[in-house]
Amino acid sequence: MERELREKKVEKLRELGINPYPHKFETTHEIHKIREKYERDPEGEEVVLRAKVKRISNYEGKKLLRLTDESGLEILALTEEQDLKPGQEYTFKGRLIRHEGKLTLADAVLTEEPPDATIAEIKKAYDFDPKGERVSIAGRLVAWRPMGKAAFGHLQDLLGKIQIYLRKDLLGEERFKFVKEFVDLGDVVGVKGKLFRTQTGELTVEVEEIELLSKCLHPLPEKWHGIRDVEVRYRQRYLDLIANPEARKIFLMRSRLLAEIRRFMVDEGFLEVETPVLQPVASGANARPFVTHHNYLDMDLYLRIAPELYLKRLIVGGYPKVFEIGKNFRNEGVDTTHNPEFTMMEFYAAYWDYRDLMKFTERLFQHLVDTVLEGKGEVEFEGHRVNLRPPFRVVRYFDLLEEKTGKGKEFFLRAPLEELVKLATELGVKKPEALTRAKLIDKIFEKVAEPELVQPAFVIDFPKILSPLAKEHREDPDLVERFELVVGRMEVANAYTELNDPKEQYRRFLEQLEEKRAGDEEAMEMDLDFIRALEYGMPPTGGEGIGIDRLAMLFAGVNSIREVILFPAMRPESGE
RNA sequence: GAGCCGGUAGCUCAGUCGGUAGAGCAACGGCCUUUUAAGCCGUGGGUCCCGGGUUCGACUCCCGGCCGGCUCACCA
Repeated sequence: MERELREKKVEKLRELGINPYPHKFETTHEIHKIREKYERDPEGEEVVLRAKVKRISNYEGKKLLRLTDESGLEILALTEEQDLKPGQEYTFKGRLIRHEGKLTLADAVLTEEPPDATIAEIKKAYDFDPKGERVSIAGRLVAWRPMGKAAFGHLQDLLGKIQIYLRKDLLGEERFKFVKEFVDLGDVVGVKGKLFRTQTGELTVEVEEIELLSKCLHPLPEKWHGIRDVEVRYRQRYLDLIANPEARKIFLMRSRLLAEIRRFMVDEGFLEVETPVLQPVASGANARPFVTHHNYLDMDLYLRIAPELYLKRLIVGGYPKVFEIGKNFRNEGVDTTHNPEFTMMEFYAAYWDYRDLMKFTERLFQHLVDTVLEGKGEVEFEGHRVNLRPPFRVVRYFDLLEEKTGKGKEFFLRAPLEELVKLATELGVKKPEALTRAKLIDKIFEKVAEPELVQPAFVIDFPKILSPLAKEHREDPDLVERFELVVGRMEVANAYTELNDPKEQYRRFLEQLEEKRAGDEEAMEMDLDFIRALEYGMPPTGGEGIGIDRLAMLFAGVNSIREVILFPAMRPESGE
């Protein structure tokens, strides 16, 4: 087995007095920094180019071509043209971009137009001569092409990949042999040498010194297909990150998303705070909690289902604008849009109402589009082009319900329960007779309205019975001043003008207890200390929660929450 | 929790009608000093997810289980 062979190499290195896991390697550059220094982004410049096709391979449903000129210089091309043959010359028209660091003619099509560029000219304009600069870099060896007395490979770090070139005469007999004998694909290595460009024009380190930094005892996943098995990708995310550039990209984007949200909030004068994850009362949302136990205090605690009630205590305490980004835990099903622990941002602003929150949310989205998506406001989500650029559609909850069912607010709030059950049954809601009125309305809404909400939409003015923490609507006592932002059929944000009347809040909690008795396991719990806090006076306040995982799904254009959570919840592996 | 689909070499995948398993990459040996899905010659590698059953014989058919994916239910 490969593993034993590699373990033997480690032992042998130790016998030779070489540490296979050294403590330190001094680097001068991250790999992408070198590329940035000697490569310019062609930004999609259109060119017409005549060149010979050297090789054709398949890439994500398209053809990836290596194009070459007489001198051997190369660039890549991505095309959907079918009848190309290696060795033939063609004239292509396309947009110049960088694809994994290499100059690439994207969307290349065959054309009759006269060429307006040569590979040499393009290279000269965008790929610069590094003039033998000395660098010291480290990374994982992800490709290895030994050729007798020389060898090529690629070193990869988080953001970049660079070719290395080893020559026996330059490296010396002994060290060349060492590499051949002890360095394997997958190892982490450090190299020192001079930068140059090969005949094809690829930026390359001509290696003068090479050091093994960490041995990889397992063979790497296959270089062309990466790792496809989703189970392995989630359980061994490190392999996914090593082998699949797409996965690296998604989590870099998520990290950027979080950073930009924080930046925006702080720039808007919000204070980042942390409230308890372990809570004696699980409230602030409709969900079943995880229970844990504190040994010293000898008491059960809940993992929070929401930070809401604590954040509002801070508004009472005099912090006018607070936000918290953190994990919530809900003891419920696992599927493509639900993970038992998930990341939320909640924020509260004194003297705001839900209208202010809507405007603010639009500005936040605009900021995220400008930064994370670099101005590209459209994303592909579940086969739809979703435009994340504000302003967003605004639609009233009961207007949407009426449009879809023909029944108005009066029906839903005051018709005999049997009639709602009947409607719910017609719409295919399961076990409607077991549901309370509030749950029935909620289900019917989800059934008829949410499937329509692909483009971003604020659904506003929810029924009061669905919103125990929201303030009564100033124009209609049946409603509350609340909105949900729905995008791609997912609830992405939920916000309201906060209820700050302690007596009213107490009554609403009692109603929740009533709901709980009626069989709704997710109804909220009474939090008496929160009531006491409100009794000291909470200013009029707007509060909002944004689901970060779902936002990341949208921005990444993936339809599974597990694609945007590094280590999603999984059952343990059997047999381990 | 229910239904459907899947689990074969380190990875990506074939495997016909039930006759004890193949390819590419990776690995190993050899050749090769500008290659890049390098190339050429050769070699090794399997708990066919696990446990039963049917059968002369099971990767294949049947039953049970484990893990995963999708759909539904629940939820954000």
